[in-house]
Order: sequence, then C-alpha cells, then structure tokens
Amino acid sequence: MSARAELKNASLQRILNASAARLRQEGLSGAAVAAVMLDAGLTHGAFYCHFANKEDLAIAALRHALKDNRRRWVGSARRESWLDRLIRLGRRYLTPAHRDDLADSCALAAVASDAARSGPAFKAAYQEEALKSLRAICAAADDDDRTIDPARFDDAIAFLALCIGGMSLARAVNDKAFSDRILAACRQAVGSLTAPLPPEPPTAEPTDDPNS
Amino acid sequence: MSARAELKNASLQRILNASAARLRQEGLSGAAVAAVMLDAGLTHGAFYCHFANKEDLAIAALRHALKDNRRRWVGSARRESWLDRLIRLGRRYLTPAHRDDLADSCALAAVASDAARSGPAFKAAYQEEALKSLRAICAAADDDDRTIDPARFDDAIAFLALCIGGMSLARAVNDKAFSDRILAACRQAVGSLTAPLPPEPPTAEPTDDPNS
DNA sequence: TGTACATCAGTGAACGCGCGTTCACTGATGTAC
DNA sequence: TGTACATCAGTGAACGCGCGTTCACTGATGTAC
Repeated sequence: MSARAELKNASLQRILNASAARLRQEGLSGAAVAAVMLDAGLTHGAFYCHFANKEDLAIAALRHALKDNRRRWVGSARRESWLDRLIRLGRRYLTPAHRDDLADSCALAAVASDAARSGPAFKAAYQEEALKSLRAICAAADDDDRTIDPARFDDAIAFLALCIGGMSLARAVNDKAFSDRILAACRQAVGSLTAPLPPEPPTAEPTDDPNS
Repeated sequence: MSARAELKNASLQRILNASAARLRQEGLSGAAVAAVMLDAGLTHGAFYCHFANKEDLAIAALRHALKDNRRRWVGSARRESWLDRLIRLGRRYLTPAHRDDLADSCALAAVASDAARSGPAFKAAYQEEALKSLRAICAAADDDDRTIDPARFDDAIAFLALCIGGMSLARAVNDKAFSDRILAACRQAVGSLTAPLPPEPPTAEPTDDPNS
C-alpha cells in the first residue's frame, strides 16, 4: 500500500471510530457529518472522499460498532449449557456500567428506533448485524445457520429483545434506583427464558466477552 | 366555559392528537412544531399560545399518547391467572398489526431512544408513564403501589422490556418474514417469563384491551 | 340595548442556527520519460 | 538522478433547507358602563 493510501486508510479508521462512538451515544442524528469529521481531526469537506453520502457512513459506522461490540460481548469459546450461556451473556449486557458507558455501548440498542425509521439500506444492514449477533449468541459461525437449532434461535431472539428492551427502558427513565431495578429484573428474567429443551440436548461450542 | 375557551381547547385537542400521532410514527424529531400545527389545521405561530416550547409539547404528547395506549391495551378487568394475563397482553402487543400501524402504536416503544437522549423533564415524564403502564399490567390502580407483589412487579418489568425490545427489533429489520419471526419468538417467550410463584398465589383483579 | 375598550387565539413574515452537500482550490505524493 | 505532469486527500467558503422561536399584527369575543 502506498504512503498516500495508508494515510487515507488511517483517516478512514478515525472517521469510523468517531462515527461509531457518536452513533452509540446519540444515534443517527448525532452522527452528523461535520461533528464526526471534527472528531476525526478533519474538515467536513473531506468526508466525500470517503463516503458517497451520510447514509453510507451510517451503515459503515453501524457495522464497525457492532463488530467491536460482538467481539467484546460474546468473545471466545467455552463449555457451558445453553441456559448458563444466556444467563452469562445477560449478566454481561444488562449492567449499570453498560447502561452508563454510552460511547462503547451496544449499537443494536442505540439505533433500534433510528433503524425503524430509516430506508431499506440501513434496515438491511441492521438486520444483517442483528443476525450475526444472534448467531454469535448461539455460538455458531458468522454465516452458518444450518447448525443452529430453530428452538435455540428463537430463544436467542427473545433473549436479544429482552436485552435491547431492558437497556432502552433503563436508559429512558430518570431515577437511578428504578433504572437499576429494571436491569436487575431483566437479568433475573433471562434465567427463565429458555424453551423446554427438545429431545436430545446437543453440546454447544461456545465462546467469551460483552456488548451485542 | 366561554366560547373562546371552548375553541382554544378544541385546538389544543387537535394539537395533542396530531403530536401524539407524529410522536408514535417518527419520534421526537418527527413531532416538529410546524408539522404538528399544520396537521392540527393551524399555523405554527399559534403554537406558543398553547405551549411554552417544544419540550412541553413533547411531554404533553407523550402523556396523551400513552393514556390512549393503556386504555386500549390493558382495558377492563377480568379473571385470569398472572401468567395467563401476561400471555394475553403479550399476544395483543407483539403482533404484526401493532408493528405496522405506527400512528396508533405504543409510544413507550416509539420514543424509548429519544427519551434516553432527552433532558430530565422528558425522562421524568417517560418514567411516570412507564410506571403507570407497569401498574396497569399488574392490574393495580394508577397510583397504588402497595398492593403490588414485588416479584410480580419485576415480572411486569421484564415483560414490558420484552415487548418494547421485541417491537423495536421487529421494526428495525428489513425482511418481513424475519420480523414476523421476531414477534412470534417474543410472544412464545412470554409464556416462560413469570418467576416461580411465591408461597400463596393471591387472586388478581385484572382488566381488558392493546398498546402499552 | 348600545357603545368603547380590553383580551387574546391565531396569522404570517422573519430571525439565527445546524444540517447535508457542492465545489474551486491547495499541496504533497506518485508516475512517465 | 532530474524534470514535468497527473493524481487525489484534504481545505474552507458557500448553497438551500428545515428547525425552534419571536413578534407585530388581525379580528372575533368578552367586559364595563
């Protein structure tokens, strides 16, 4: 890679990091072009050297944020039962620390409302990222759906909905004690989430770390 | 009430209906002053005869929307077990019809992200409305917390988080079949939500109808 | 009942601001010969 | 190796637009006498 290309790529990485942080903290409208470029140490005009428009940036920022979130949340493999796994991931996700540390928080929770009001391209990206997170929860490979038991996948969907809904509620209220209680109630509820297990309980090949 | 006051009140009701619909459809930023006033059949200048600023409107619109949502969702009393009640309310809430009918949808789901990024006044209003909905789920009076079993209240919190999270996810994705599956998985999960019941199962005095 | 004045819901033009996007330009890097 | 030109990441001023808010004004309603 030429020196120029290396420089451009370094700028791109700064733009992606800045836009991911802003997306998680303030949603789509917070990831404004001028603000993101300022955070990245560039002027707003340079933006169009990297992206065609703001929607492209939003999609790239979402993907960038979630790749990072997933790595830290689900992490590396480990032996555990399906229920233990959900309980463990729930205890990592539904914490006051995750609620308060917006800049590194789960982007699926941060932009769920924004995605609902976005065009098909952003929705498609959101769906792809949600599917990747669901597969990660199921401890399957990124693009490998065949090995996932449908009942477990449904458990994972409800689990993710509980995580995102609980975090959204906890952030939307004013009183810290009530917010803490919301998180605690949701962590507690994860323990009763898994559907009655199908005939044979297949051994999961799980993984390690927290944010979507 | 004088003829003038009646006229003003009729205008206010139109403003509240218009802003509640826009709040549910497009969130806080969608409930823009000029757009709301246009919907209400007035010019934007008249807005400040009714509200001090946009935040006051947002709070009033949220309260207006949720009063309506709650009435239709929880409705009138009926005899049923706690679990049956949650399952029934979940089946009313987590439907494709509710997902698609944005103008009448649950405002708690619609503005959860907005509330998280709002000032203390809007958050306080969101919290109050969320508490009212939780009490309604528990089939208690609006301002009466003493008769609610804490374990049930925690169940209600997790149930509401699952409803809001499931609806948010279902709206954020692109593919209708996947969206339907999200709703189905969440409806299914409600059935396993309730905590192991405490010693004596007290009889609930429940109620009837669907959106928050 | 009639007249004179006060009130006030609603009008419509204007404001300052931040947004996404465009564009002529700069200057360091890369390429051709 | 040296010169001449092409490329292109980044700059900074400018655009049109929608936002929340202000304000002088209108005209129907309400009130005092």
